[in-house]
Amino acid sequence: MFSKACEYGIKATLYISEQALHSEKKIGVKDIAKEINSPEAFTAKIMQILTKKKIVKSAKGPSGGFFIPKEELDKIMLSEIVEAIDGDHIYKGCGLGLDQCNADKPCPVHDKFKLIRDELAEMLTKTSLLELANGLDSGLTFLKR
Amino acid sequence: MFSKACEYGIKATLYISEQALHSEKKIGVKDIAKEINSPEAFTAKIMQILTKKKIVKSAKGPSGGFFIPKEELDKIMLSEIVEAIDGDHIYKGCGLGLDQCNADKPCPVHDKFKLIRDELAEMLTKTSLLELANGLDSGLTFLKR
DNA sequence: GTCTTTATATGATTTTTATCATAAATCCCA
DNA sequence: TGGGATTTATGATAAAAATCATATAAAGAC
Repeated sequence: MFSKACEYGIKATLYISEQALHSEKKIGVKDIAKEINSPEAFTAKIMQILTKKKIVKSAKGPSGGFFIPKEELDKIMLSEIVEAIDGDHIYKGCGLGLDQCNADKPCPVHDKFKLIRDELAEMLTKTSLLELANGLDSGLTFLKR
Repeated sequence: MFSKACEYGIKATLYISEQALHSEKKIGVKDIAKEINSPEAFTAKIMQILTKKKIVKSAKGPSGGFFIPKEELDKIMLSEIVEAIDGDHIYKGCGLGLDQCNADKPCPVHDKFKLIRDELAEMLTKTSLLELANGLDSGLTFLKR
């Protein structure tokens, strides 16, 4: 469904979000990689994308790291992360990979896929980091294993 | 969503299905590749998977090729093709790529994804080749461009 | 039976994605 | 003001997916 990079990106962001609930401390990429079971250097690269897209903030130097202000958690939606890393292909792309596929000249599965993609899009645009971070924090959901 | 191989596989099968509506003639891989805009050799490889999985039948020699008996078109579901080529990962895999992710120990997006994956699964298991071939045949849907 | 046509099988190449490694820049603190 | 810590930036490597190429086998036509 998503690329590996996107999966890691979501997990990393969620881990940062959960931490933001409790403290202002910034989180290093080493911590993140450990907590979400991801290769460290690759994770660093993904974090760069996310900071460039202004989804997470970063600070250099000692006690630096990545963070998201607590007040923003309910305003950042899952869709932003997905689009930042994987683009809008999932929403807009044709299920059979046709370049042009729309209601006018649809592929055989266009209508059926549209229903599902729209639903996916809605889910992603309506799910906030806060909501998911709360689930993690309450021990109901998990980021590894 | 699907791999390239799977996209080609679906398109190829649909093209064969549409032809089956009209004639008993077998269809060569060259024809298929032309009609669905796919690389010929790669298409051949995919067709082998589909024949091995008994989704399409094949015949060697002159006027040989691939075909599906007309009577079977309404019994073959899209899901069979997807599973043959991409496996059941789309249905069963975790949205965040966790090895173990289930109701007991769910990832943060488990529930939300389950709804969508289940819907996708239902759509695929209920859509027959016949239905899609009819759409193609009536000129309502297209396999290229 | 030989020749042509077509699928089958297999392996090589290319491209993309994922991962790793290193150098540069920035910041904090002493 | 300099040095260590840490992000940032960039490029190299590895792995996987997609594509290409070639050789083999089977079937029908003559």
